[in-house]
Formats: sequence, structure tokens, C-alpha cells
Amino acid sequence: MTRRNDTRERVLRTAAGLFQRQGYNATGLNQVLAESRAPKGSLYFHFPEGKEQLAAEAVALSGGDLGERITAAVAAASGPAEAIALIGDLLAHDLEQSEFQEGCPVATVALEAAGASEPIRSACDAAYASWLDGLTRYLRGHGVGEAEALADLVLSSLQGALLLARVRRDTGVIHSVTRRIGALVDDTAQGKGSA
Amino acid sequence: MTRRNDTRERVLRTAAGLFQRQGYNATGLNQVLAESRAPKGSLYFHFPEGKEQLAAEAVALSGGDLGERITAAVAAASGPAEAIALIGDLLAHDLEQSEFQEGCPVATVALEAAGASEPIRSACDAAYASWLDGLTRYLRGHGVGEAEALADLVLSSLQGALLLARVRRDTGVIHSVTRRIGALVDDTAQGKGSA
DNA sequence: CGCCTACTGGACCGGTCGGTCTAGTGTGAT
DNA sequence: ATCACACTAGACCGACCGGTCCAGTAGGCG
Repeated sequence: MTRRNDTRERVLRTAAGLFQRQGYNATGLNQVLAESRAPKGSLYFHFPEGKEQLAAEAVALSGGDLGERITAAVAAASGPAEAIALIGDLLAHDLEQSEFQEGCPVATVALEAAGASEPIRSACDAAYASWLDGLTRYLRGHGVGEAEALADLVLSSLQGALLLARVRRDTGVIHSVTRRIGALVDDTAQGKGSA
Repeated sequence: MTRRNDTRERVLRTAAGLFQRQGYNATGLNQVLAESRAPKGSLYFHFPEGKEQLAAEAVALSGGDLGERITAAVAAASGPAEAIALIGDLLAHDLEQSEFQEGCPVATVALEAAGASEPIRSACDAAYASWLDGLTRYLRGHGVGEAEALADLVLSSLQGALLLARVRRDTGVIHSVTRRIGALVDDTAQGKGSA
């Protein structure tokens, strides 16, 4: 066979980028095709289920990529609070670098399509679950109790802060939120958490 | 004049509902018109700037409505932790009642359009700012220091929890998050907050 | 070599999009 | 009574949507 996955990969990466910036419904297949220099026939050959499949795989791809970057960032931290701050720095940096266009690669598509497409909802769910899994393990490894629930809290507050930052065009809220959540998690790790 | 604002109001309310459920790009003007039984001419008479103006006003309207409901719910609380829990209950209830279709009336539109339309971004910003203002006053009134930053944290974690709940089709995360954030805020109010 | 198949290339489809335009209509003021 | 104006009504527009179809092509394999 030829370069087998070349076109497929190119189309998928292009789509992932566009979905992240513009969302699902604002991204046309013609735009994906033009930007990845692929003809329509190739798209439907590689993604026979069409746009829905493309989006589900794109979410999985960019979710996985970001998950790896988060894992790498966290590995350099000395503890939960610093880890959470580093994740915030990473996300804030991406946001600023892209002029507030590139937020969470999952959130926009999730809000748009989770209610209308089960495959897409499920892909978003899986992406978040994978991040949560990594986060939970990390927290547990650092002596944090109720690690699952705290991971939910960390992810929730990060996602919300990312949303507010995009709306405000100001990343301040990300740092403010991660600082407080980091402190809360560290307290819990030291066993003096309340409630 | 005739019933002056009748059609305008009906179109706007219909649009607000559809934008909340489906988002900005998935909602067609024809759908809004059909559901509100208005002709296209009326839409462009009342909203000369077209879909963008309609969305900006819809966000303001549903943001204001939800803000009032939140204010009413909070008024029944005995303190910050309970207030936050009641807001979570309210949002979780809406989500379940609508089979996870009606989340935050601002978030989806914000993520879709904030990067592409300044009027819409600004309307979303204003809606959040208004909620934050109410929340900040409430917290300050209950002896919470750094009320602005904590209000940001409360709103962020709520928004993120709402997103996760929609993706999971399970409101558990909302209650889990509000419980923890409520405890954190109450601690801060009692002056024993850390960091 | 020639064949099979994985893949490309793009014309084409019906439908819907947001938006424009122009008649018509009912009502309150004069 | 009639006129001005706020508003309705919907036909119509070009652009673009996601999706289908099929003719071509190029490489690995007999």
C-alpha cells in the first residue's frame, strides 16, 4: 500500500485544530478539506460516517495530545498545588498564544454536540475520563484522599476558568482559580482539609 | 401602535431557548421563525443586525433570567455554603428536567462565538459579570474576604461542573463540586482559610 | 507484465443557510 | 377620511452545507 495513513492523519489533525478553534457547527467539511489539501472522496473513504466520525476522532486525538502535555507538565511539579498551577500555566499559555482562540479542544464540541450526537458525547466523555484518571492517580500518589472527587473539582474549575478567560480575553482568572484549588488540594493531602 | 413588543419578545424568547439547547451555529433563523410564528421580515425589522444581534440579546435575556432565579434561590440560604449548594441544585434540576439539553444559557454560545463576534462576546461577558457581581456582594455580606476572587472560583467550578455533567449525563459532579467549594468558602468566611 | 485494491480527485446533489427586498396591512393621530 | 408609520408577510437570493458517486491512478503482488 501507499503512504496508508498520510491523508487520513492530515485531515484528522486539520479537523481537530478547526474544531478546537471554531467548534463543531462552525467548521465546514469544505474548510477542512481545503486546509488539509484533500479531496472530498478521501474524507468519506477514511471517515465513512462523515462529519460525526471525524469530530469524534478529532476530539480523541486532541484530547489525547493535551493529556500527554499535561502529564509531562505535571511530572515536573513538586506536588499537587504546583502541578495544578502548571496545568493552568499551560492552558493559559495556549490561550494567549492563539489570541484566545484555542481553549479546551473538547469543551466547545462537547457543549455543541453532546446533546445531539451520542458518538461525539461519548468521545468527549472518554477524553475527560482519561484526564481524570491521570489526575486521580497523581493525587492519590501524593497522599490526597478522595482523589476522584478532588480530580473532578480540579477539572471542573479549570474548565470553567478556561471558559471565563476566553470570554474576558484575560487569563487572570485561570491563575487565580488554580492557586486556590491548588491550596485546597495541598491542605487535603496534609490531612487538615475541612468538611 | 399595535402590541408593540409582542413579536419581538416572542422571537427573542424562542431564540434564547434554542441557543441555550443547541448553541449558536446549530440554530437556524428559519427554525426560530417557525417556532415563534414570525415572518422573516419581522425578524430583520426588530433585529436589523441579524443573527448576531439576536444572539447577543438572547444571551442577555436568558442570563438575566437565570441571574434572577439564582438570586431568589440564594436569598433562602443560611450562608455561603448552602447558597452555593442551592445554585447547584437549581442548575442540576434544569439539566435533568431537560434531559441534559439545557445547561448554562451563556456557555455554549460563548465558546462558539466569543472568538468570532465581539458583540456576542461582550454580551456573554456582561452576563457573567452580572452574576459575579451578585455573588461577590453576597459573599462580602457574609464576611468572606477576597470576595471577587472567590466568586470567580465559585462560578468557574460551577460552569465546569455543568459541562462535565452534560457530557456524562449525570449531575453528580455538580453536587460534589458545590459541596467542596461551599466548604472552602465557609472556611474562608470564618477566617481560617489557608494560603 | 497485468491485475487487484487502496486511495484520490472532484463534479454533482438537494437542502438549508443568513440575509435582502418589496408589497401589504392595521392603527392611531389629525 | 386619510395619511404616516410600525409592523407583517413571505418570495427570493447566492453561498455554502454535508453527503454521494464514480472515474481515475498508483503501488504491491502474482
